[in-house]
Amino acid sequence: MAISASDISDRIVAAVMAQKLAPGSRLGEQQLALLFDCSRTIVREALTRLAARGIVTVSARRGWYLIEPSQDEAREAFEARRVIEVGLIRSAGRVDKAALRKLKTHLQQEKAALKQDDVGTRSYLLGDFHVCLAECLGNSLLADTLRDFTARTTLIAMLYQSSHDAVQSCEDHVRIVQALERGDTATAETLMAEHIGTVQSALRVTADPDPLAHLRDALAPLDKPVGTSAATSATKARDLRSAP
Amino acid sequence: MAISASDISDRIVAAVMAQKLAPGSRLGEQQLALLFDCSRTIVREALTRLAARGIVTVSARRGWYLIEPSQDEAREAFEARRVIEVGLIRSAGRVDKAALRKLKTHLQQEKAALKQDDVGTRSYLLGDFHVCLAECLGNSLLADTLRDFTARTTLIAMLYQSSHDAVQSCEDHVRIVQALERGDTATAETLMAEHIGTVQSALRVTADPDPLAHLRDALAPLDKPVGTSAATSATKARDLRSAP
DNA sequence: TGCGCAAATCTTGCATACCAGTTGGCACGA
DNA sequence: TCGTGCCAACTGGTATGCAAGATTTGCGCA
Repeated sequence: MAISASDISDRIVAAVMAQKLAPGSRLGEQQLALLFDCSRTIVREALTRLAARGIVTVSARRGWYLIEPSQDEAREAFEARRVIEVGLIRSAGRVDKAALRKLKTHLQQEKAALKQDDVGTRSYLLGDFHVCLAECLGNSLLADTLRDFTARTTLIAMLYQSSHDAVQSCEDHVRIVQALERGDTATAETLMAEHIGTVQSALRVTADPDPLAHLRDALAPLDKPVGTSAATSATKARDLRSAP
Repeated sequence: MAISASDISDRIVAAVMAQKLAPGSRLGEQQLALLFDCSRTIVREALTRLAARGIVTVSARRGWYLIEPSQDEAREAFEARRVIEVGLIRSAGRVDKAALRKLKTHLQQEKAALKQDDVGTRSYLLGDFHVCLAECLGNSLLADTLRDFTARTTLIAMLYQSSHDAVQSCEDHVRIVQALERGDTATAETLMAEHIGTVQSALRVTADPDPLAHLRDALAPLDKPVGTSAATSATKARDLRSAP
């Protein structure tokens, strides 16, 4: 079976939600075409669709990149999610049995991923919960929108080095489902608003817009350098110093 | 200056919002390429993006068409708009001067279009008000989302022969802006919810899911048939009868 | 040793050629 | 006259080729 454009875009979105692709990652047409064994045409279609969904941007004749939201865009994304998810809960009536079962299954998966310390799956599931919830509340249009926004906030969390705790998120989700189960939508609303607020406030807001911050941080000398490193310790600190 | 894909998609969305393109309209690649004097590649990119935004669909090797939302999709679209717009107003603080001025300018334009009986511009502006409002409330991400959803509900209104009154919509808008101006977000919320509810309930909901309903209605014999019609009056009623 | 320029190399932008499926007309046969 | 099957035209699907812009790298010069 040949690969289709939606396969590729789905895989990219999933990778983003699993934090397997960092913001700013380059997504070369030729590279992806090689990887998925198809022509650039198909890859281009996938990337074009992702661009329309606000997941990637294209810089003319330079390449396709995952978005790197500004602080303002980050604020908008979290506000958008809060508006949609809280509003969706508010406008939802009682959640039916089948939906509750689906949500509970999802929570079980989250817990399993947490136990196994499977970072990729864990991140994906924590984000997908919100999409799943929107579906269960009977609005697939908003569910799709929420998928894009969740991918976006996932990238934001990576970009701003979120210090947010996966275990707590999962617990939040459990409480939200519990509230929904007993028909207490008012509490569910509040919990959801707080949950998103928690995730948002876990962002490390850098005061100075230093474009090298990420690189410097990633390449900083380790606390306990291993002796077998290729670089001598003398060269480590100097090369990474910020320009005066 | 050469035409770009975004130009084409923008034009199509604008045409939809102006009710100049009906749901189900065919958008042939070759046709558009000829019209905009560019290659199919560009047109395809535009249509692909619109497909990602849920405005058009493509039927393999048959053609691209504007969506024809089902009743369920219609419900979801209106719910989505209600959730987003009401939630946005709720989460907004005081609206600043510049935004209020922009909104008032928009209202003036609406009134002008109403007076001139400019149906296209009128429809466009009535929809664009909501996009404009989201922008003024400081969330361009939701504004973009809302543009797509508004285009969608516009198509729905056409498809389900909305009997909704443009004058009333404009008055609703005025009242919403007034409430925002005096900082009365609670009232603004309520007004917005009612406004969207009004538009939604103006849809002519056909009880039976008859796929021919639209055609039959559109092709029904006129109340005052003109004598120059090609068909004799004897053939008119029979051919359009529903199958037993 | 540092700087600037230029060529080489990548990368996307766009058009086009060709392929395959769908449709609707037309001719032929019952 | 009606039904059926074939054919041709049309439509999007995909790959590819070429052009042009951006970046990088290496070299020469001060």
